[in-house]
Amino acid sequence: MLKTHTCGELRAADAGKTVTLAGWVNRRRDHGGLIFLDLRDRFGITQVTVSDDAALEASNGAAASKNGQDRAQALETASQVRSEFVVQVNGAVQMRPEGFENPELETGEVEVIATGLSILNEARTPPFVISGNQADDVDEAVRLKYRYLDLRRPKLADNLRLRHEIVRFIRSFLYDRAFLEVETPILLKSTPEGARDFVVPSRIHPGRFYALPQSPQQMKQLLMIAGIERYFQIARCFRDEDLRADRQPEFTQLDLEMSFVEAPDIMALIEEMLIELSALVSDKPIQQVPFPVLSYQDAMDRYGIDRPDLRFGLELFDVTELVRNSKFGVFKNAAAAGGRIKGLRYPGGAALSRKETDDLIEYVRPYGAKGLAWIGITGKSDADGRFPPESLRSPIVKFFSAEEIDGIVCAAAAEEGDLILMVADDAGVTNPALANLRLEIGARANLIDTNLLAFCWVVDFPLLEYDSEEQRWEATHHPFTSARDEDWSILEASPGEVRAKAYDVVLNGWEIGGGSIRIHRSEQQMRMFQRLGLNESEVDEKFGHMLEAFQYGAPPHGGIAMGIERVVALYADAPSIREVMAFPKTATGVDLLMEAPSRVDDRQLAELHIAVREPKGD
RNA sequence: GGGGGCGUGGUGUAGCGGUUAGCAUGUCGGCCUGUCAAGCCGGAGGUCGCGGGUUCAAAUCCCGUCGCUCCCGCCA
Repeated sequence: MLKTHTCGELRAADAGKTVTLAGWVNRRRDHGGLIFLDLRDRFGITQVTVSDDAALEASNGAAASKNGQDRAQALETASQVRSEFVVQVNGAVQMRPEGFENPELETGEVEVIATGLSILNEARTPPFVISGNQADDVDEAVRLKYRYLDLRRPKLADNLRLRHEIVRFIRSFLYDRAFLEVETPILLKSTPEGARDFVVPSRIHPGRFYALPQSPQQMKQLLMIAGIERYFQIARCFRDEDLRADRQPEFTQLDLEMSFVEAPDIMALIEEMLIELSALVSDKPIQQVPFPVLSYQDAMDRYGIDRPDLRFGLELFDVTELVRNSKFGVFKNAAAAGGRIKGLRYPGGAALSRKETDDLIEYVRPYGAKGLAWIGITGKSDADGRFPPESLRSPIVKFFSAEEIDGIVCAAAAEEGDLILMVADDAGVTNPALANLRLEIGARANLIDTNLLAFCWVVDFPLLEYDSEEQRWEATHHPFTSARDEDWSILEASPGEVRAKAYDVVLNGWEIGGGSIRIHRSEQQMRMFQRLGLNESEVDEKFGHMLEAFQYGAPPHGGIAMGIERVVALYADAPSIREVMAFPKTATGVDLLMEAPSRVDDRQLAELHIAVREPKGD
């Protein structure tokens, strides 16, 4: 080894030892005859003191360097050293002089007095400063191009370390419970349902393609049929869809499947794992244990979204019935058209200026909401607890009767100083619009306790959703998800009413995992495919292997998949999953470091029997 | 596929119709024996993402384009 110790381990007890350290120069402080080098490696920072003055060592009683020339040489070298040079230091560990300790450093009680310093490699001036946190503000494109430098920064290195700890914990937790870790293929078959596949051409089979796994879903079910009973994998998954702060084209899942289980068994296992994990890697308390369980319907009604952030209240209210027959056309028409009129309370929002109030509509626009009705409560209630018209500021109160106003205020549980905000539209607009607005208000009014881990389960998802463009029913989760036992009977008659044996686990408003009990009987799976509008030959071509496998004694089974990056990002308080991936892609799916995707040469294409049709204008 | 934001020395930014394009940091040189974002002095470094247009005059206004980013759609 080129080092005897790391840069993070020397303490007062090591004083007097002769050591060799190696690492990167985090910073150099040149005082002329005395130069300090902060030497950094993965484990920490140690101050190296370089001087040609023998008194430095002698003064503390450590063995003086035998050769003063060594120290002079080291000083000369130190003056040439620059940030991020890779150096090796020989020297004596010494207590720092009284009053010169650095409490910011783990190694701050000691320093290494250099008797030898050699440059192992020089470094160009980096495009951004590695030490400190200045680089937090550097354009992410620069950071991604020089990712290997970005990862030297403690913040990013800490994220990788946290990820490692989390994955290590998950593995050991599952090993302890008799799970078998099995690797499944990366080269699979393209399946029609769901996300776009990344596709890989076959050289041996011209015109044929493999697909990269969107998840190992089918493989893990086949492993259950194979009798594995308890399987897991830290699995890389690929989806050729547009990116987001919480979505990358390739990502890692904890993929898990068990036989002879029901939904509560999987949920209990994962809940136990998350509770232990939280204690291990986070200082934040869990808001509620056991985790609250919300039905999908409940979540949509109260939060407008199936992954509610429960760190704060501000639940939505529904006044559809109350205003159905009001004189306010917008509400009346929306109700008549089968829509919902819902809203929420903005605590203290009555103090907002007219412009600020109007600006709130920008937060609901992207979801298709055409407007935002508002009532500010600026005055006091009367003796009966009602708010008379002069206590309200609103462009719409004139359309409502006193009873209707009272009903709205009551539904909103609004008080003096609050602002009531309402959206009237199709439920598919009202809910997401208000869910988004709720988050915005929660942030603005500082209602979100960022020191909480608010887990919850969302269950009873609809099994199917109607795709109006394709004019057919689609699986909400995936086509292998089982309906609840009592709902199988209405699969054909009322597909929209069928609830799935599915469960999502949500943390602070992020969906971190989802799973289900699967169909394990061939005839039920066939019914499901037919319900999805696949004819027999399609089913046979795409999923014949599954149907056949189910006929050889498939056990009841179910499982879950959890997004590792999302989990790590939440524990790391990172705004994007890119911050917890070693080499992420940009929002346009480009690897700025390797410059992928790239063209391949004609010979490669010829071998693959592929001709590229350039998009026009290229 | 659509919408919003951003793009000025290496980095972060100010300027937003006429400036020798300012500041900070980094960087380079000098001085300096106790610093830890070391200090002090001095220097170099940008033509304002790219292309076109408007104008006597463009970093600044307009159009297009590219890149990054957030969001909608999409994400079984």
